[in-house]
Amino acid sequence: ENIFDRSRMAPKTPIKNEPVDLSKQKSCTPERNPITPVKIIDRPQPDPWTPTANLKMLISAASPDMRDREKKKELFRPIENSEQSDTPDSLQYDMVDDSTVDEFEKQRPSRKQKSLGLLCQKFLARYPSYPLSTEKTTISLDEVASILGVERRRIYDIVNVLESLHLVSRVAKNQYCWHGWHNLSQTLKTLQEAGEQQYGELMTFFQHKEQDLEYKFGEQKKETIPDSQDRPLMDFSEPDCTSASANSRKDKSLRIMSQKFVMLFLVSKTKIVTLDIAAKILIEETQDTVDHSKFKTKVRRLYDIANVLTSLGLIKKVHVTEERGRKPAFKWIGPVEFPGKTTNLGELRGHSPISDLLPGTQGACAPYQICATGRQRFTRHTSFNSAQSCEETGRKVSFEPSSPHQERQDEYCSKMRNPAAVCRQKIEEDTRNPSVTSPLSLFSVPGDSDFCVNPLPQAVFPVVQADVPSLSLPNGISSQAPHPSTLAASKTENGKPTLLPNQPFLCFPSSSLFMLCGGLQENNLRESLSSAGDTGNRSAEAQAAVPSAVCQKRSSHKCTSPSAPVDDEEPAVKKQTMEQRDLPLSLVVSKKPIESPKAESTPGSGCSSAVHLEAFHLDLTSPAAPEASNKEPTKPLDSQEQEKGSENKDPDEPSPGKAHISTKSTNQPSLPQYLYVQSTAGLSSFNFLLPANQAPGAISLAANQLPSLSVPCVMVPSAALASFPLVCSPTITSPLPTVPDGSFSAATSMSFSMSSLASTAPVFIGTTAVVTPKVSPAPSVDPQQPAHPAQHLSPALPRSCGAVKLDSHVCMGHPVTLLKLQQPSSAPLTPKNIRPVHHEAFFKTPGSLGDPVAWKKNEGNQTRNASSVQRRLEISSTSPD
DNA sequence: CGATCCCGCCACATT
DNA sequence: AATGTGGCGGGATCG
Repeated sequence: ENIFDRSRMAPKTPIKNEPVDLSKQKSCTPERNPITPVKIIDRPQPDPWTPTANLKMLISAASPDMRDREKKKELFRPIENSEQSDTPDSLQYDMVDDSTVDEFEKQRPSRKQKSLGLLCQKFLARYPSYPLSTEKTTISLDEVASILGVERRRIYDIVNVLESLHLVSRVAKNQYCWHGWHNLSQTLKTLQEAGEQQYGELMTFFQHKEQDLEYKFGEQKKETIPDSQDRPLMDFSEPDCTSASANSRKDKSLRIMSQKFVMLFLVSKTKIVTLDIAAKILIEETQDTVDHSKFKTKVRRLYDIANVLTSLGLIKKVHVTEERGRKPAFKWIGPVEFPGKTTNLGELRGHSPISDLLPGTQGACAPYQICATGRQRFTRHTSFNSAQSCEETGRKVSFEPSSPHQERQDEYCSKMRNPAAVCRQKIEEDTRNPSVTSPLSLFSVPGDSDFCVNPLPQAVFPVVQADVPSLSLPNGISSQAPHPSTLAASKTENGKPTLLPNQPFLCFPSSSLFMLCGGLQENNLRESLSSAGDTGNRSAEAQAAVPSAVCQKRSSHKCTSPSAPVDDEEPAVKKQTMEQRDLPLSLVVSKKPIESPKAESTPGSGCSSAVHLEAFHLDLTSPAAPEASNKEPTKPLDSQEQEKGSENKDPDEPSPGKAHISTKSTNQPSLPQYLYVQSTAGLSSFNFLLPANQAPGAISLAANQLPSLSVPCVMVPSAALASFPLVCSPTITSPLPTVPDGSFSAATSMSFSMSSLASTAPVFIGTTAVVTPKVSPAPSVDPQQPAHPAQHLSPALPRSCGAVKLDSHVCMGHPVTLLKLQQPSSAPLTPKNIRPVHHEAFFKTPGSLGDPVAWKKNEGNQTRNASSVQRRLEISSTSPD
């Protein structure tokens, strides 16, 4: 009744405002749109509905009572018709058809009909996409609410999101001004820039961070992050204003969340963002708060935002399949590139919320650019050539200190991570090789940083670049696949691997590179490579079958949810138990890439499948490599895999092949080859280069399942954030000996989890190292970073780098290399034990754990009375311990 | 049964 | 104090 009343009333009230508006708009809208053509943006944006639609609206407005029916039938119907053509399918208009049949049924407006998305469409329909500059269209909330027959509250939801994109702006109480799409591209551009600054790398960072948080959650970490807690990262969002204006709680409103959400898309390579990840990232620093309910709420909000964005035709719903199953995600279908206008950040800053987003240091732009530039430098890879590497290093170093960003970064680091860790890192960095470790890494764009030390002089580079998973590689051939996916496209720009004439290897923009230099027995490398390539990270990793990883994943599976990060945590405990099972992981990993493509229209995207916070686990096991080599035939994990269920992948494998193996000399058998695998994982991807010649150990999978993979060296540059560069310089030749085949896993498997933030610090893992710490520092490997590795790592990193995740992973079964780093052998267990518990309590899905639910229930009873805040507090208090 | 997300209470902000 | 805003999460609905 209320509503009705309002609606009736509304028309009256509004009058004072401007009766004109309505009429004007209505009449104009339809016409204009068509005219509008001017479109700046080519994207298929949804045009206004048919003119009829407007009429309908009028009608409905006129007779509120009828409204509902009208809406359903008439209103929508026309829309449907007209729309299909114009608008992206993604929109959800479908429903109504049936209505024709059952008119009376209108009674029951089905939830969908009331959906925010639909409402938003209706809302948008009322205004011209590209209003003439001359006329201002004002929007009266009351009016609109009544016309659309909804409560005002809902209008706020819509308007807030629109406002975040500057499609409208608030002029006064109850009054908004409609701007239309004119500035959208600019806004997006601004957001993108801001996003890169904030999230570009941080994205991953955050993700990791969160995971860490969870870990920390329990204890220590918190300490480290004191300030953040108090004043979380307000800066992120409102750097400028922080102090002054900042505080209004509202700031964190839907508006900002919306912007951040959009930023994530713009920053994401894949253009796909899963809800849970977004939620985690957006939750911001409130780390401690991380409880489940908060997460849930965040997700709910994101749905609201997503609905509006969907109506705007900027995103569409998709699903990414992961280990756990499929997760809801959204894909950006709006404009990706923004026309040249260089946006002046300053402008936006001033007034719009966006401004808030921008980093405080405006001068920043410069740095930012630098960074960007940096990306392109592929040179690093040249690292093979020591000389170059040096240069680069120098560069990095040089600007590192000065740039504000850096500072920022540091801050983040400190906040997020343990300061101590940071320090260590630095130290370590200095010690070894600045280039690698330098904080810059963060800066460095995700894609780029890679260092490869090439042990092999000869290095030829048969490198293949894996563009995107989407590609299907034939055999090991390095066919470049054209990539379809947008990603690919985008990627290509930056990321394309460029070959330097002189240089033996290629540089990949991708965030991280893994180089495996092992001697491959076979020439087949390519094949293997190829296989590896596509499976690349996943398969290899997966297959590598690091139990640990598996474990986690599993845990995660259980958890229904949202708390992806949780996995890490929980796993610890469970892991142990689970370890044995291990297998699943590999599968899991693979899945993403695989499935996602299916699910989604764009294959490419699939691989990346959104950003997955979860740690990326790289597991390199000797077996894995081999497997890769075998590629088609063997793909399935040999022994382990089977168990798990090698099942699925097969189909995908071929197509997905991310990596291409380029063998210059294809034929040549013995040539060293590198595999480059791009990680699909959204943010930080791992790239692998496998050089074939070195070690004898090579990979002979087929023969044994355990082929010991001699991984001479693995280097993982942490490109961007979190990734911590790992360098494994095992003794080349005699790497794994320690482990007998039986436990192949033990032997060489390495599992890395990128996740940890701290990881920035490069980690060196020497397979052999285990045995001998010093080992073979540099045998062939890097001049720069020679041998230190192991030692440094173990001590320092523990927490920061690998500590969290690695440990867990490492723990698994693979005593081997990894262990060395963090903990000697299987020790892994210990660390984990601690946290998991806590986490579980909070993060796990209610379902999994009884407790949480229980709490809620209780709370629920009290509920309303107690403010949400209170509730939380309660919970937190209880749970924490 | 999990994914969505409508609905509207209620706290905080603004007038 | 009234009214505007909008955080928030219960719980209904959808798939």
